[in-house]
Amino acid sequence: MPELPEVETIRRQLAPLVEGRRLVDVEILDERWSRPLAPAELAAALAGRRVEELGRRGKYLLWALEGDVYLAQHLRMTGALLYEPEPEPSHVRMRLLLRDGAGEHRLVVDDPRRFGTGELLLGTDALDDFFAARLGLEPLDEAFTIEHLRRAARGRRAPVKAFLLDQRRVAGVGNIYADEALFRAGVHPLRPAGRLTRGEWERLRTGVIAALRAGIDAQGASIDDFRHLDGARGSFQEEFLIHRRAGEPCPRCGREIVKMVAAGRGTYACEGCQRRPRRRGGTRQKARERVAVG
DNA sequence: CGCGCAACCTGTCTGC
DNA sequence: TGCAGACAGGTTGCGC
Repeated sequence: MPELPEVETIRRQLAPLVEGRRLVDVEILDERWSRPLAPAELAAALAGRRVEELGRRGKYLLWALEGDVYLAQHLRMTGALLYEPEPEPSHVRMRLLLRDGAGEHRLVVDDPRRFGTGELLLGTDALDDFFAARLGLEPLDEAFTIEHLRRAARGRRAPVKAFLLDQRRVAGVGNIYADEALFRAGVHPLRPAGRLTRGEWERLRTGVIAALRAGIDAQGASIDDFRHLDGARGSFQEEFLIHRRAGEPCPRCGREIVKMVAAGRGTYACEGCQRRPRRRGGTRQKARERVAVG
């Protein structure tokens, strides 16, 4: 569920409510959430510490706690963070009690599908290693350049949509924003990543940034599960240009939007504005087809 | 190493 | 109405 704009929305809402406060109690109610640590182990490592900063890397929410201790939290598909929910939601996996001079406040992780996780990282070296192994460039950083994209995609035959979804290439883009960015760029999701021209990478870079910014401005997309801290919905789903709009006219050319599968995910495109790749290239592929026919 | 796909879970919706 | 099957914003691990 939550991609970069959704996690950033949560971070912006939550940071002023947790920074400077102390985690006086930590309850972890699902051993999947804390794995490989036992719930009690992770809870003990966090409890009693002051929250210094709430950050974000890709789709991770990063809690920086006093004593050089970090929690890298991921909401995966159906995780939601809720501040003092009334009543408590039905799938609570973690509960935090935060205290400052004025009083105590409750923060809860609700997650029906149980994919969400919280990883304990001790020290900045462990932190850097963790993200270096998982995440590529932040698309909203200045370092997110055409040159970086072209280099990372060189020789890749997988569809450009798979490239955008690979967190080690670009951090934070998920299924919604990949579709939106590709449409904005006029690039078909099934085009092999290594085949894009420099001009297409230029448009795709711009499209990724624009789609993510629009998502943040709308405070995220709530198709189904995503909720703000207070349970409110984001509104970006109302501004989707292409995602989940199969059968509707393309906002640019009017042709009917189609749904397909790319990178194993439901994918939406306008095949008038986004030119489908012709078959597949490569002599090896052709040879295999000849054998199959012959 | 690159790539595609199953698996991890639960809930919801669709079609028969 | 009931039920099987498909599908869902993500990531990881396996086999080729």
